[in-house]
Amino acid sequence: MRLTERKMQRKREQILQTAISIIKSHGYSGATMELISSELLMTKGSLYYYFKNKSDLMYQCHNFVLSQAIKDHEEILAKNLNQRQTLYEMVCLHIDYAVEQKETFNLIMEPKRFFKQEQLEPVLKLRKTYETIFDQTIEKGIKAGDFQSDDYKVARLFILGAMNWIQQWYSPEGQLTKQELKDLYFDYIMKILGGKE
Amino acid sequence: MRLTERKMQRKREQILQTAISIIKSHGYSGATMELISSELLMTKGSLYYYFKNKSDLMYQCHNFVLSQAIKDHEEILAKNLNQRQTLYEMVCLHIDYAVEQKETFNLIMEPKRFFKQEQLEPVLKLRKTYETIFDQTIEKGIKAGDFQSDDYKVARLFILGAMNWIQQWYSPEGQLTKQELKDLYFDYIMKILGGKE
DNA sequence: TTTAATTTTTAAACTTTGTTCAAAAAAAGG
DNA sequence: CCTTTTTTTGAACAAAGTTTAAAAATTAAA
Repeated sequence: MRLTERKMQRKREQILQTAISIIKSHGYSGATMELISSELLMTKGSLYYYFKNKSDLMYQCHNFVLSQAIKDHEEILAKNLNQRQTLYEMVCLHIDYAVEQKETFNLIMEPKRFFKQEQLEPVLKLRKTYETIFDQTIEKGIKAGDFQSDDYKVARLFILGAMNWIQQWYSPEGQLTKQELKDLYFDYIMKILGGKE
Repeated sequence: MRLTERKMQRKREQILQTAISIIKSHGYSGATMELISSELLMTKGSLYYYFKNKSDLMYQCHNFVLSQAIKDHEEILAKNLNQRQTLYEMVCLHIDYAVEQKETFNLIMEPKRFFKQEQLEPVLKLRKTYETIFDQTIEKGIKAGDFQSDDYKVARLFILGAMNWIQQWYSPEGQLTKQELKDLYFDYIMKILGGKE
């Protein structure tokens, strides 16, 4: 009886992984239920046994990636570096996600209209968690004298926005390597947060 | 013979305006051909007489708003203010567009997949024009000693990204007035561009 | 003004994609 | 081996974009 539940769970994750990879390769609108299911050697109708609808499946993908990102950030925090170093690693990690998982990491285009209420709430909550990790690091840094800022929450919005936008223009084939990008962006962030050089 | 062409043009603009307003009120995916046409007291089939397809119509909306924004920026340039003042007005204008015209101003979610090649190219060109206006102002400011920056094009990407992201979170009902938002953001921008206080 | 040509609109059919559902197939339990 | 439960299927349906042949409206010509 408990086994069934676990099996269900595993199947869900398997579908999720496939969906994520298809969103990655075919983009959001190219990821049809048909395509996802055929990749898993099933018919599209079957997907509805595991997920309520497409919006639910997409939400779970977003949720999965965002949760993973939060875990990764927590690993950084666990290293107990100074706040400047911590923030640097967080910035690098965020940029990695924004570039590598861009379709699922930031599901932006009118999320309020796209997600149904029951999905929107947990998404916003998860985002809040994510943002809070940044806020706390910045706040600690201010207390430790590493950074200085009034209105640091607006500064955080500014900074995250700048980083999220990267996915709109960055191409690995371009002039800028990812490492250069990270370092330049971190420099700007330090200027905003008044960090000493 | 020339009159017909002009009439066509007027009709196209009329449809465009209606489409823009419906995208504004119903969001991108809520703006169905049916809804747009019924607002104009015609059937959806008729829209295809004026626009090749929905993607074309959406592209024209984006184009229209973006072109208007460019004109507005050019008016600012024509005032011949110093570069710091110019940039301040440009930032204010950009934020206004990002907040008021958010659906059509930044049509972001996978534009490369959404627009067909023949539309993508002019969009990218128009965006380039828009970005160039910022670049030129920054460049002039550097020469005039108002700003300082190596890699100012990356700085511009950072700055525009931060501003574009505003549409994802800003609400007029929130704590921050639009004016406070503009001033805070301009402060951050000045820090990035090493502008003197 | 009547007729012919052209432009514009329509309504219906068709396509694609998401969704539902009853029935079949497969798996699990006794 | 039979019964029950779980899973999958395939067909039907719904919504939205798109096409098209024909009708309606407009314009031009005689």
